[in-house]
Amino acid sequence: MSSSPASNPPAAPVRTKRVGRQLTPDQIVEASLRIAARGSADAFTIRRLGDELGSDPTAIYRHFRDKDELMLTVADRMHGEVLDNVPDGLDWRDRLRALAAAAHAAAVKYPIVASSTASRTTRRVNEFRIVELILGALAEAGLDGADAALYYRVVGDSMLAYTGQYAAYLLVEPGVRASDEASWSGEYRLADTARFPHITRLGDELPAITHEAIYEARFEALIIAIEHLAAERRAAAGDAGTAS
Amino acid sequence: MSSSPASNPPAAPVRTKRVGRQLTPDQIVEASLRIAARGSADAFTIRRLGDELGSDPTAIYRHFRDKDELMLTVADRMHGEVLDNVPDGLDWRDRLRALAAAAHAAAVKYPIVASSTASRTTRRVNEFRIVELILGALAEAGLDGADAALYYRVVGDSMLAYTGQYAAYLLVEPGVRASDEASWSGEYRLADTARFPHITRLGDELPAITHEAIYEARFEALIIAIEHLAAERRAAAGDAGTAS
DNA sequence: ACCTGAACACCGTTCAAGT
DNA sequence: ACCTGAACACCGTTCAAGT
Repeated sequence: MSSSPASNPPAAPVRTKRVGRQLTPDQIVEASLRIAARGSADAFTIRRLGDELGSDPTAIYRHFRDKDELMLTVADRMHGEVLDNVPDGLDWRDRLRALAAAAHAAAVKYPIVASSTASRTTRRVNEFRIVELILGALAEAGLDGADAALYYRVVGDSMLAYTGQYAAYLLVEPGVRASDEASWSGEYRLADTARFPHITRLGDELPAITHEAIYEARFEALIIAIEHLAAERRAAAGDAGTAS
Repeated sequence: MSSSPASNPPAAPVRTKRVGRQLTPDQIVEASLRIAARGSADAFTIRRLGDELGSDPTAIYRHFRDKDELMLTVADRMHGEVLDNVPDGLDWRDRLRALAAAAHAAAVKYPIVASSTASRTTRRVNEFRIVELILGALAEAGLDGADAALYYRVVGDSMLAYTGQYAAYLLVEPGVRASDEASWSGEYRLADTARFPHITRLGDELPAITHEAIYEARFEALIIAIEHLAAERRAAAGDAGTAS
């Protein structure tokens, strides 16, 4: 952005020589997201981040304590994108499904971020918003108190685990991933029939399962479990009502 | 093992000078498991493995293509320990529960192994045995064909994701882990009441949830989903039987 | 107040040289 | 046939020096 020298806020010392070299935390986070979006093509390193910013790599340490703190801040921005993609006005089931779909999309877009924060708590604002969203869905489903707290952790941790696992898979070397991918139609198809009768019997079905189907079934299992517990609690409350 | 020079298999050139310095793949795997069992206290590096073996670190490359291949072999040994801890004679539910408990224990014992293979396929014998075990349980539950194949992946991948997530958590620096751990009784307790009413309402319940309870509830959700699908299939088969 | 760049203490892996 | 050790191409991070 070039502007005429005297048209800026009064008394602000303008040093055009430095324009573009002054870093802000936002610039660092945005450069991080750009690198992260390159996936396995580009390793996420402090040196690469320096390149991306056109500055010395160690300048980043003037704005973030270490790489871990940077990554948690980057993760919070990713969580913001996730929330932007969850529409309003859905019932609790579709709200959780939309959240799961958005989290999955974000993990595919920024695999290094999803992978390296899957076991962590960011304790930042968008994580609070996601917790609140899940707790709201669980309340609507009919869970409260310790049930709601436990199932928040079940849903939240599972979403992190599933997306983190897939993100890490997207980051393994293409050659290695290809041979992992081929195992169901390769090694497993050649399994000894006598020793592994079930594997043999499902030789056609196992290679046909897609990641999308697995992710959906895993998440639907959580929804079924929530419905199951809510029904149990309703039944218990109904009995109590009848008994009193 | 020292022995008198001439008492060994005939014509085998015995070089006592080299005893203890000749590496075998098994020795390398066992040294790897010892290092892995030290958890976050000791980083799992090729150099440390060399120390543990009393040899030059690069000698390992005479027996394993790279660190990845070594880690997959080590993971297979871990899977063997998991299987050793699954008793015979259980029904499908308790067999899956025992597998989940054994996998969890192994992840706690060897966190770096569970963490670094959570997105991978070892394609080795003990993985085959675990797949066979899960498929057997699903068959007993009443799932077959594409259902069994899908739910194998749901159960297997989920077990890897859950144990890998927790293992990675055990490996984060103790100071960082402590502050993550304290978040529910710290930052989350201070959340703005107006903006985060659900979080505020569950301020007492959220910090009380234990990792064990979460792991159990996640796994029970899978069992419920299996029962649910099996019941659906039985109902459909019953209807078809009635209709024909 | 912020950026730079040399430097430190690490990594996994390769390769020529030993035995 | 296997092991050694120097070396390469990396890491995250610190710190004295610049502006």
